[in-house]
Amino acid sequence: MLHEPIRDGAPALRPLDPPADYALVRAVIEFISQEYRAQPSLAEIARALRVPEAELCETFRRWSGLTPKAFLQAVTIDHARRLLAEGLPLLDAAMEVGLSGPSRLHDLFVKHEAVSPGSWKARGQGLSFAYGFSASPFGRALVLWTDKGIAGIAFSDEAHGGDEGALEDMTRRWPAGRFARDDEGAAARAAAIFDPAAWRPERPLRIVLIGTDFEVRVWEALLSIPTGHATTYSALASRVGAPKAARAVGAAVGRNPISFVVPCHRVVGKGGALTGYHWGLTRKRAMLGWEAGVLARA
DNA sequence: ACTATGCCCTTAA
DNA sequence: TTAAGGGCATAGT
Repeated sequence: MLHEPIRDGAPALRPLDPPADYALVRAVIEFISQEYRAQPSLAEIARALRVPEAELCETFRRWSGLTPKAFLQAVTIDHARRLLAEGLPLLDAAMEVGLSGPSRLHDLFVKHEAVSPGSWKARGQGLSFAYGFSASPFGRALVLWTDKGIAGIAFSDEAHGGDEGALEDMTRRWPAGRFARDDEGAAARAAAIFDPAAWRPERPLRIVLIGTDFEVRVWEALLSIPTGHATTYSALASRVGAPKAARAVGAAVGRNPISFVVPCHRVVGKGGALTGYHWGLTRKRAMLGWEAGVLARA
């Protein structure tokens, strides 16, 4: 069974602490990825990471709404294979929500527009961006936007140059743009993006897609994959009318500037394996597991 | 000359 | 039987 009995009458949960919670989640995912041959039990994971087992469970539950076991099951290759074959969401529990209609209620609703080829060719000439940093369920995030909507999301990791690295990753895409910092604006936008309770069809998130024609077509196709579902690079290629261009699609997916909102984490290899992610495979796994939790709570 | 692919083929447990 | 790894066709930047 996928859902474990979840504690009844549990003591009050600590207040949400995304940075600390994600740090532990990330450590667990990394540990599992390395030690999966040994099939470590929950107790063994807790011991290896020197965290009390109860705290491990509580953190996962607070962060994703799932037990660690359910979370980890949701991101195995077997599970991915099955959802690919049947077009199912990542978690059995989500099935009763249905494959159409109601399940869309739990999507992050997005309205997008593409920037004119002129602005694109000018490498951002004439565009002014605001940006800022904020906590997110997947670590410290950089949000970047124009007056038309969100233009980029990046993640700040020690390993990749921290805040500077994240900002550089965005600015180098539009070297001729103007950039001004606004952390408050970023926090407000991050709240709308990363809190499922704030996802409302009547209040869609506005985003701008700045890229080549092919890239924009691929990114638009990504937007039609519902929360908790997944597709493959080759299926995506057929979808944009270039059935043999799986690899080029992979490259285009990899250049998506608005990670998470444009759900490039919902694309896996044909065999169900997580093949790559600009912001690290661990984060991709975390996003897929977290989304399984969003559906399970629906 | 780069890819966040996919397929087919070995080889080693 | 499976996992891992090399070779190669492929298409867009």
